[in-house]
Order: sequence, then C-alpha cells, then structure tokens
Amino acid sequence: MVRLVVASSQARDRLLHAAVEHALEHGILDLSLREIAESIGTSHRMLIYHFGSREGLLVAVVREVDRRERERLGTASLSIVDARRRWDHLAHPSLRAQERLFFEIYVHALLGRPGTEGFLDEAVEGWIAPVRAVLVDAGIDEDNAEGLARLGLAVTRGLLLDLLATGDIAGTTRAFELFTQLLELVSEHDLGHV
Amino acid sequence: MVRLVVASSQARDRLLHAAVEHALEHGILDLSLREIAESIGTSHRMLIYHFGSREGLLVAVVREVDRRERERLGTASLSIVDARRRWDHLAHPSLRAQERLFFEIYVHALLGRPGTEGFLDEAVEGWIAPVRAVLVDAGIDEDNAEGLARLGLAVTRGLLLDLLATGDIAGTTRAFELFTQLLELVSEHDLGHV
DNA sequence: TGGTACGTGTACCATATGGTACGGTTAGTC
DNA sequence: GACTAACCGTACCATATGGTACACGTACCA
Repeated sequence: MVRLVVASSQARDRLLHAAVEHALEHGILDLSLREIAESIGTSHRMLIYHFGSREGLLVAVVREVDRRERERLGTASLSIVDARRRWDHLAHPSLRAQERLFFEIYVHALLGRPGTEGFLDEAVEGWIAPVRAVLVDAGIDEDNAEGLARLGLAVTRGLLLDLLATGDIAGTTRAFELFTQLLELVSEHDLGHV
Repeated sequence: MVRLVVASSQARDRLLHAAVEHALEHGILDLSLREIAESIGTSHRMLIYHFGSREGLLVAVVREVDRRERERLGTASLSIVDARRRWDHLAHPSLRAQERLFFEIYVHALLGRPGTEGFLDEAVEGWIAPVRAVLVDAGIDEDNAEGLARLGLAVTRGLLLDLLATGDIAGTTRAFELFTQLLELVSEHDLGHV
C-alpha cells in the first residue's frame, strides 16, 4: 500500500528533529538522508518511510524552520522602543545557526527549488503588515509606514547577515541603534511623499 | 606530468565563463562539472584539466563573481546624492541573477565551505571603509560614519534580498529613498554617541 | 488463533558524480 | 621528419545518493 498522507507520530517527530539539527549544523543544501539517519542511529529507509521522499523531508524541515523563525520573531519583539534589548533578542548567539539556516533556505527559495514554495512570501510580505502596524502605533506617519516597515525588515536582515559574517556584535548593535535613532527623527519631520 | 599551477588560456576563460553562466542560472551549490561541460559541448574532463578539480573551478567561479560585484559596485555608486539613480543602478534587472548568485555564495561562505575563503571579509569589511569615507565627505559626523556605513550596507543588501524575493521594484525603491531621507536628517541633528 | 496494518532493518538497484587512465591530435622546435 | 608538450575526448572506476523489494516483528482485533 502506498502512503500518500504521512501520519504524525513520535518517531516522525524524532526524525524531523534530527533533520533540523543536522541542517542547522551542516546546511540544508546537500541534505543527505543517510547522514541524517546515521546521526540518530537509524537507516535512511525510515526517512523515506515517514516523509515519502527526500523532498517530503525537505518540505517538513523548511516548514519547521519557518515556524521557529516566526515563533521567535513575534510581533512583540518588533516594537521600536528599547532598541538595544530588541536587537539583543534578535541577535542572540544561540540563534545564529537558525538564522543562518533561514538565509540558506531563503536563497534556496530564490532559486525556485522544490520544497520552498511559499517561503519567500511568508519571509517578506508576511512580515510587512505587522511591522507596519507597530510603526503606526508608534506614531509614524501612515503614508510612510509601509516603506519604513520594508526598510526595517531590510535593516534587520542586512545587519543579521553582517553579524553572521563578522561576528561583530558591538558594531552591528551600534548600527541598529543608529537606525532606531533615525526613526525617532521621523516623527519630528515630514519625509515627503513619493 | 601533474599540473600544479593552472595556466591562463583562452580555453580556460571560455570554460570559466560557461561555469559562471551556469551558476547564474542554476546556482552554484550543486555545481556539476558534467552539466557545465555539456552546456558548451565539451567533456567534464576539460574542467578537471584546466582547474585541477571541482573545488578549483569553484574557487575560480567565486573569485569571478566577487570581481564582477566589486566592478559593478564601484565606490562612485556609493555616493549618497541622487539616491534614486543609485538604487536603479544597484537594482538593475539585468543584475538580478548576479546578485542572487552573490547571496548564494555568501551563504555558502557562512557555512564555511571550501572555495569561499576570504569571501565574507571582502563582502563586508572590505566595503565599510570606502562607504565610510563617502559618508564623511558628504558631511556625516565622523563618530557616526562607521555605524552608518554598516547600516547603509545592511540596508542595501536587505532591500536587494527583498527585491529578489518580491520583484517589487517600486516598493523597494521607495524604502531606499526613505533611508536616504533619514540620512539627510542626520546632518541636522546629533545622534548621540554610544 | 489468524489476520491485518504499522514500523523497522537489510540488501539491493539505477543513477549521477568527481576523478583517472590512456590514447589521439595539434603545434612548435631541433 | 622526429620529438615534445600542451590539449582534448572516450572509457572507465569507486563512491554516494535516493528509492525499492522484501522479510521480520509487534500490536491490535475479530
């Protein structure tokens, strides 16, 4: 009998967890069923069995990473107040591997590889609306909130890339604080509307 | 006889060009010697011959992409004046594939894969100094120039990622312009020194 | 007790990969 | 013309991969 819909089970969760752990350390790009299985002392046959195929596992891993990222970057953390603590939250050392994997999947999705459908929409568009709302609440001109939300996401991801590359927590924190100070100037000035 | 140092030649350039073209379209992560060779009607044996190994070719491709990126982002384009035209230059449609490949190698390097040594230093640290100089010339406070340079690079790359993901040229352009307007406010206000 | 569905391991297959052995071709040089 | 070295193609090899066939065990239920 062919398994079309994979059921959830404890064993499946264990396999998925191992796959994510493996991806966090070694990347997802050359994800190998045998390596993952070996890391928890089972056979790659199990991964095929529980996820249908390699791509099935890849989809599950992508979804899981996406879920963790969204869980971590709750809208609460997007408030523009207390920038230092917010950046510390975003850039916490224990989350480096997760962030790196996130960007890896991001690029993966840019290349249109199977298993990443919908990832980019969630990663970009899915964040603009909530950030925009937070900005408006913080007193930002509505006409500029959309652009500033986009800008804020870009700054966050750009600086996270910088941090991943250099490990310079002080420099990136300083840059992030500068950005928030710039934002504070917005409420005191008109930016002109394009 | 073993070729330790590969000489430059017309044939080698042709192979490298084909490899870069292939990477621009299909990515560099699962770079296949056979596919590249096939795309110009030769055998993968030639790539091994001219580049020593798969990794040798990968190094050459990375270097070439790095060179193109630096050639394109000359410091001239980093001036903060005429933001609209600068962004149009950065985000020119014909350069999307190149930018995507750049990010791909960036992630590649974050995972510490062979062939990407030195790439991150060039991609981040190598740009901060020139941008910083441009900012100082433009009248930015010296104490803030370093952080703003870092911020500017982050904004540029973050928005390029956004653009690659969404294709929304209008939205990203608007966000970029907002950023330059924020910068203009800097020269009129103290930012506080951390 | 017999049967059925699920879960797991072993062995295997077809394929694709990087790399090598070897032979052939061309161009330059004595 | 003969030798040499660079250049290139064909055939091959060892390996790793995703996927499949099949056998075995367990749990549940009639």
